[in-house]
Amino acid sequence: MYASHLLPQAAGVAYQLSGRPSDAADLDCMLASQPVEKLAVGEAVFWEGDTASHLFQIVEGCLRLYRILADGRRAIIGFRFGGETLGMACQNTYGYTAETVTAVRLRRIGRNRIWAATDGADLLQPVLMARIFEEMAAAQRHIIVLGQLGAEERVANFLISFACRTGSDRRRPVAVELPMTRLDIADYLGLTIETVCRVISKFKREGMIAPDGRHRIILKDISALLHLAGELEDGTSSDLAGMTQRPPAWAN
Amino acid sequence: MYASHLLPQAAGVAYQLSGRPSDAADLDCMLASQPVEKLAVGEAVFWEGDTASHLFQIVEGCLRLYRILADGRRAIIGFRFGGETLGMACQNTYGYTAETVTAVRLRRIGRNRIWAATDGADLLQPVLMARIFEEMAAAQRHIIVLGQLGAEERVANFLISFACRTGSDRRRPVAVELPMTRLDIADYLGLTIETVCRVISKFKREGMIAPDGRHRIILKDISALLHLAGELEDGTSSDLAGMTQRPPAWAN
DNA sequence: CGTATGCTTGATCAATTTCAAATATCGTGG
DNA sequence: CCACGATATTTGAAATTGATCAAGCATACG
Repeated sequence: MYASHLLPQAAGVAYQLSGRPSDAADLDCMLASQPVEKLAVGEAVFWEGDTASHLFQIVEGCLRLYRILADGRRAIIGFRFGGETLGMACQNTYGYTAETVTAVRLRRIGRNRIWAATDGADLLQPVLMARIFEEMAAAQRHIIVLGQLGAEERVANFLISFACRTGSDRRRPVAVELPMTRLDIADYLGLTIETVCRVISKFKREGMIAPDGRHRIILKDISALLHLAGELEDGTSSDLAGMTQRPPAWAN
Repeated sequence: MYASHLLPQAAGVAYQLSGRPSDAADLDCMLASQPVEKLAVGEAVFWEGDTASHLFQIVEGCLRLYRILADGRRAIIGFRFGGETLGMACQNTYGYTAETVTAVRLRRIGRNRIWAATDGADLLQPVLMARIFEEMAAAQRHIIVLGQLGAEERVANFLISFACRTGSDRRRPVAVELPMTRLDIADYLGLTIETVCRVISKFKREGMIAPDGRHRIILKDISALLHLAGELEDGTSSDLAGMTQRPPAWAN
């Protein structure tokens, strides 16, 4: 469990800026030439308060981002999945600990190299900005979920938004993979584990979802979930909205 | 009450990029040459969903930033005071409505001009980044407050963090100016107005604060408030921490 | 100086947490 | 492949917190 910058910094990496930063204008490009690091379950990528030296791209797996409060409570700020980035929107130090939920493969790149590369190349900057703004928008959605919604609304939101993020192949019925534990979900939604369980059980009883093992839930009535979730997730869930059996409430 | 982009765009402004953007490397500089616009109480600077065309700097006054949910609930995302900026961390459209709490004087500048100017000048970019990252950090603190803290903890946090932000001239006892209504505070903290009142009354009863009119509260026992607020606000409140009568809990 | 609005307080109610067991699932070793 | 133990999840009942409903009170403004 003790680990900060886990894997060796991969001594001599082939990638070179070579004096012409615009060669490396694309973020994915720069990352692609970095070696893939592997982390086991429960290892930390970095700890809250560490100097924010790197930016990470998750190749595969799931991470939880959290802070521990003085009295031991754990607040999960968010989760990150394969294809997503980590460590983008922070200043000098990381504002949270990033820990693996599943085995994770990721690439890292020095933050200084990123910002250095933006000077000449205006190709990179919009990409970075877009991601930072999306993180901001996600944080604001989270604020609304935590500040205004009740337990059932929060869980419905959670299911819907994770269905949108983690692919699910556009199949029907939609299946959501939830690699994290119920306690993770509770700490993310500002509820207790018992409340999360009760809500899931209720949704199941009412035929809205069908849990399949611990880490997979089939969404059987997306329309009802969307209705419960409120009008959040407008943009993100539009593709899911098209999959509803009957038109959602806001379609009038 | 009807108003989106209120004041005339101040037709021909003297300020020119003049082909050498680095001339205008400093954000405050660029803003300083913009005309000051004035808004009355209750007017909107922009509405949620408006195209994010401008960035604003508040010269004086207070704004509330909020979203209205489908069922009419209002979630206040944050407040902005004189000296702070607005409309920085958003992509294509504003993610919230910005409405004046008091009379407000502000300056605006086209977002396209800002980003255009960053291409050549690396003086501007760090300033923008720092502000965006600070917004992000504030959002994450808000997430923790809403997700993990009880009513008293939330109000204590609110008082402490606003004492830090709105000057208070480093005088003792510290006075906090709260231009917003109790309902605003409630919608910001995810509580009801009654709960906010009760908590304030309790703090008063216990001698931790001394309300002075509706919009001013004197913090009499900052140490106790800090203790209640938990270990959040570490960085921001360090200057306040020095003003405590007795050493705070975490000073052991 | 009166009225509208915002604030405060009290009593009751509902939602969520807490405490306490059961039950299910997963990984492992036989 | 199955049994077992550890861990995660689910369920129930009681306690708590905060919301809701309902008045009173204070303040600011015309």
